[in-house]
Amino acid sequence: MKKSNVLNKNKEVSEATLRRFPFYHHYLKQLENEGVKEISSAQIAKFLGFKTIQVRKDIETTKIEGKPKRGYNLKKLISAIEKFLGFYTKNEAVLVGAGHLGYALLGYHGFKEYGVDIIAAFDNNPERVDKFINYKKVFSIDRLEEIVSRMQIKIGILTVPASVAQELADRMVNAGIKAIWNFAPLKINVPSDVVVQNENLASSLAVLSQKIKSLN
Amino acid sequence: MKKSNVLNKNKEVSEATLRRFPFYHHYLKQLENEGVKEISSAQIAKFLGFKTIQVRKDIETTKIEGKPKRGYNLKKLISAIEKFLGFYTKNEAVLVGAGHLGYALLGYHGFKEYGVDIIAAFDNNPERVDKFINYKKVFSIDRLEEIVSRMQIKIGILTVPASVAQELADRMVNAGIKAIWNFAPLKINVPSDVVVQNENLASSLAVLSQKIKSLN
DNA sequence: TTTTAATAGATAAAATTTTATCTATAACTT
DNA sequence: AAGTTATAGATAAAATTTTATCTATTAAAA
Repeated sequence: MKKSNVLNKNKEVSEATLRRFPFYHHYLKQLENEGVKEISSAQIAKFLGFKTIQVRKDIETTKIEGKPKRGYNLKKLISAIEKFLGFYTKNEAVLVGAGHLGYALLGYHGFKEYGVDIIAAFDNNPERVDKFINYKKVFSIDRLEEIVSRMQIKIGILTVPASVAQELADRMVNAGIKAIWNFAPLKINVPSDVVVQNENLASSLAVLSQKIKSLN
Repeated sequence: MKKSNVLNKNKEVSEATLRRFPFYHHYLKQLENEGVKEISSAQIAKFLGFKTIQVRKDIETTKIEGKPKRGYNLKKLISAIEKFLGFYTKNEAVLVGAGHLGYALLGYHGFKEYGVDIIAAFDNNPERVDKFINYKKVFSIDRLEEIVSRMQIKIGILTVPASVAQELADRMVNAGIKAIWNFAPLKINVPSDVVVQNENLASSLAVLSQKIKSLN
């Protein structure tokens, strides 16, 4: 399933590991501000509540080296993580569905440093069209194909109701989108050369809700 | 780590499985509207893009039984999932940090059916205080402890900047909160009897961003 | 200078999760 | 009524992820 293809000479990194990197990154940047120069896996683990071995394993994937008794060079570690997370690759994205959640995402600062820059939004609600949200223009959904293909946007963020998610995913794909961040609570079908990342708040809530049950 | 304690006689269900249930649920409800009476794991898998075995294994955890050649009774399956996800347990929650993301979550319909009902929000920004967002009042953060403890709220949704996340988590815990849904990009430290569910949009973006790299 | 402690890195084991295979059975077809 | 097929359920295997243990090395302490 997650087999690396022939082109990937780098060993595939697990999604779980990937998801921990932003936590490391955030903490390390904080330390950098405090003037710290070196950091050990033990300290990171202690602060973030992970196991030291796990932190060490994760760091191993970045291929940077540490020193016994000292740990890792902070700057090197940060830039290794940033490189890994694609901070330096610029990716422009469009957002489809400027409702509550879309609005929140448009206002979210911090995607840009992950290499993703939302340059425009689309919606079918005339009250939203032609307005600006956080300096980003909301276009009519009619212009999706035109703008996406003309600007050669490869990433689409899908924050529409489930009922129209597949339809809009199809339109995105036809316009040339190659990666979809899907917030609708269903799996969308796309060609195999398009990647989809599902983000399901309901799923998270399900997990929380389950955890709560065990408290009673 | 995820060992079941002595009280849990039910076999622990993995988080991955749990996260798939809302997808199943959404699809099954759709089928129910269409008048479908029975559904097989193969059909579910095909529609959602999972493997049939996985779907069957997941359904197995709900302990409901299917019939060879027919599949599962749709209504029974839906209610088993709903019971499992805690749809019938009422949990009241407060949201701390009524910024962009908090605003979006306050406007999100669909938490309620997962048993979680946001009854109030808190913020330190005077411009937001005493306003209503989606019929939910935003209180001054000063009143957090008073209201949470008086109303015996057990769930807190944390949508504040990272810099104040720990502080507010502490305040929540002191006021009696037992479960925190944390949207700040760092791990928060809480006593062992409090559960934390981290939701890190940056992490998701990291995953997407990594997937995109493999496209080039 | 020698000893000690902390820690990275390597290797191995354990746990978990996913996927495959096999078996029995219910319902459909002929 | 007999044969066939789809599918659940059970068992087993494979893959992945996490955790543990061991070894070597660096730097600090004595």
